Amino acid sequence: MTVLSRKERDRQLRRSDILKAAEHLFALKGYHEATIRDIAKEAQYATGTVYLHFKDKDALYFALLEEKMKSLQVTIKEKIGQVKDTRRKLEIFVQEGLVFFEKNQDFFRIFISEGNELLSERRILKSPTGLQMQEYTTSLLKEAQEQGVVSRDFDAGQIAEVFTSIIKTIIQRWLEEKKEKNDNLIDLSGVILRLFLNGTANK
Amino acid sequence: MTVLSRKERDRQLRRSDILKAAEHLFALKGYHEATIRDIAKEAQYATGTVYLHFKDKDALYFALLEEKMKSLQVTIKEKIGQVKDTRRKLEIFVQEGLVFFEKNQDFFRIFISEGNELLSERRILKSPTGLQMQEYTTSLLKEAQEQGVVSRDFDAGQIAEVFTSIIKTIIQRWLEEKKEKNDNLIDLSGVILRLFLNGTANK
DNA sequence: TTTAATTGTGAACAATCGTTCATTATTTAG
DNA sequence: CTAAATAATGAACGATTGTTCACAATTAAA
Repeated sequence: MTVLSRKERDRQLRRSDILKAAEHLFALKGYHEATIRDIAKEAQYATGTVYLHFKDKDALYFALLEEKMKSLQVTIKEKIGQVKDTRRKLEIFVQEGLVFFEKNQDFFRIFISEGNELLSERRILKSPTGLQMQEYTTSLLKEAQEQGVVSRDFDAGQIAEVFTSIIKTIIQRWLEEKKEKNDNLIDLSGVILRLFLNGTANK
Repeated sequence: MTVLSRKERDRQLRRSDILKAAEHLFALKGYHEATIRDIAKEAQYATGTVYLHFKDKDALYFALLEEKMKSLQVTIKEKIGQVKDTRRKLEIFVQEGLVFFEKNQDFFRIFISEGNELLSERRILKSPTGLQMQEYTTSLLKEAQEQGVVSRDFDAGQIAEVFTSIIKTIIQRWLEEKKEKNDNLIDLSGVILRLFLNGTANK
């Protein structure tokens, strides 16, 4: 039993080596220009070893996407669950997003290129967790509308997408200018909340 | 003279045939999955003919990007130039953007996938016109800050990116839900301006 | 009409990629 | 320690791509 468990543990270790290398290379070069050979080499395995853990390149990409998204989702839902105030919930949403992406900058690059670029036939199957997050954000904003924090004039789904796109934009800009300034990303949560809450407030 | 001019005119016609096919296929499949063979076939030429007009695939892609961006830029600058009121300028900025992308939906898909996806080494040379547009938007917002329309608390460049990202997000959502609803895109300019101007107003 | 120049064509080339699989190395069981 | 099972390897395969170029067709010049 303890033997089998070590085997399985080793296996997960190799799997996560490969995922880590994939994250780095997909972020650096994009899906198409990152090759399985690259990824295997960076993870210090032979090409074929990748296929012992993932069915094909797509499966590797989606596994990466799903696992990271899941971890973001779990964190956010957990922290928000401990709180009642709607405005505070939105605050936590932003802050936890910033903290997560400051720690996962490679993944952020993959994350923002999702939804765009590859609307090609292949990528019709969107990330399930990504869709869940979108629904969750929408539900948060519906709640905010009921509480009078956000105006009912807006479509909740529409506002949800604007909300996340503001967050993404601010992060992206921070990443590009990080060299010059050395602010913490978390310090930008105030700007984001002000922009969004004033923008969506009742007139 | 008249002969040479007809020759040149024919040549431009073929060039724009190819650009049109490229626009369609890059939008549909993305840069990597759209092949020169595809593009040539859709434009009803042989593969090699594409190379009589464009040095390589990259040059074709950038020519497309530059020509469309240029036309958007010219339209916007011209319309805004006829006006003094700052708030009205921002209104025109949004409205002309919506009109342009409603007419150029294929190009919009290419446009939004720029900046993201392909940060790979290859695409370090961003579209010059794209950068000009970014600078122009920033200058508009600096003016808005001087006029007291937008709070001076914000960094103009940061706000400029948020502004365009809100516009992009609203357009993207409209494209996805166009089947069900049949609003005109232009009708959404009010929502965008309200979100942005309230969001960035003085406290 | 005949010849020269230009333009269009698509088969062929070279490079690269995802994926497989025969072989080798390693681990487990007896 | 030996044999069976499992895992890792990387060369090889087939498919696809961007690009070229020898040839054909078309147009211009004489």
